[in-house]
Amino acid sequence: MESRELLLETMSELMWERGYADTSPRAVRERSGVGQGSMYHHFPTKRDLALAALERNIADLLPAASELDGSGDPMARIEAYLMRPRDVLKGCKVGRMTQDPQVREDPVLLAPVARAFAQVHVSWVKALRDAIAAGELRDDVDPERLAHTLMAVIQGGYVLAIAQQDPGPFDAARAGALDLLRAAAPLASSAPKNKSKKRK
Amino acid sequence: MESRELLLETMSELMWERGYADTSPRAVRERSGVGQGSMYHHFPTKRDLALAALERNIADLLPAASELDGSGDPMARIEAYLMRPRDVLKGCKVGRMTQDPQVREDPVLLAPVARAFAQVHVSWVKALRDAIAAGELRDDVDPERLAHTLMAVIQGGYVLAIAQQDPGPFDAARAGALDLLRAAAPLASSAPKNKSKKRK
DNA sequence: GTCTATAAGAGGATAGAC
DNA sequence: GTCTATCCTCTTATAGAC
Repeated sequence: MESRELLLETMSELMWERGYADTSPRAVRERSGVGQGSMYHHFPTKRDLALAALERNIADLLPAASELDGSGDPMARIEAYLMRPRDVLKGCKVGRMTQDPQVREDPVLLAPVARAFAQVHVSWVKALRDAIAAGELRDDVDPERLAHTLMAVIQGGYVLAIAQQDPGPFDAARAGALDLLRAAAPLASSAPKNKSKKRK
Repeated sequence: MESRELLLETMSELMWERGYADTSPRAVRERSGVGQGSMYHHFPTKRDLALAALERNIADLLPAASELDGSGDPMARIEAYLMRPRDVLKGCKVGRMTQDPQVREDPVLLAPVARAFAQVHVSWVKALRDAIAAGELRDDVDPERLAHTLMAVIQGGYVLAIAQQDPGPFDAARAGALDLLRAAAPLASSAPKNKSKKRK
């Protein structure tokens, strides 16, 4: 019970740091201190271990996104989620997987990633709809679309930051996104709250 | 002269498809048909070959970005660049490299990636400044920031699309970004062109 | 420039004893 | 459940002949 947990914990870290393809069973053994026999007892293949570790990494991340579902002021929720502190230069535990050829090509490994993003998308859409209902966002923007845009800003921000080895581009990207959201407030500059406009 | 070119061409393809770490010299040999001896004659190490192939992939991509520098209507240039057809499910030849642990950890391999993004950023900033000068974009948005935001939308769009194995999220993300840009036009709905407002 | 041979080490397990 | 031994393939070259 101890070894299993240690292996999972270690594999989750390594998948975040190095992805799947570039993480060897040996690396997991060495970092975790768990022996060969135990390892293959608990997880018959590297892929089994990776799948379990991936699920854990996703479970780590999803609670943050449910911040978007909250009940406070919608734009405040959106801003809080966007501006949440992140380990920028490490990148996204989940998004990273999409660039690993061995994950991309394995439907079983890719599926949890797809599900995770789909779930976060739902949360974004809810927050954006709430913002429109609260009169904080023009009612002619498409929440589904915009949700993808904002998720992309986060995922792409990591890419830019890692390229420069500097969190700056990530911070600029999300700040710019917020600027645009504010520019898309209904009354040109500052949004009047508590007005529930509901017309096309 | 023939082999060298074939190797470069093949390595460039493989780096796009599978990244650096997961592309073996053997794979390059087999796909290119070039023999072992020739390969190590032209490129002493895998890294040397990768560096050359990466420079080529970057050179492939930069011309497109210079579309942003053009001299036509700024918003039209921006829209054209954003909406340019892309091989969405393959991802970005350059951005992909940031997720490869062996590239990330190698300053020599990462440097060209950083330079490429920096260059694209310059083009974006120019286009956005032009749009502001042309009265197509509010003069209170920060072009540097917004440039990062829009680059992130592209890079992140790839991530979302690959996760779902569907270009849809990419297309939604960029369309949503355009919506926001339009919402950030100075006169609330449609931008009056050829007015060179220059005040804070 | 290109070919074939060789090789140390890592990757990803399997086997069987304790 | 854990340990040690063993195995076969792939990776990334190197060596030397043609």
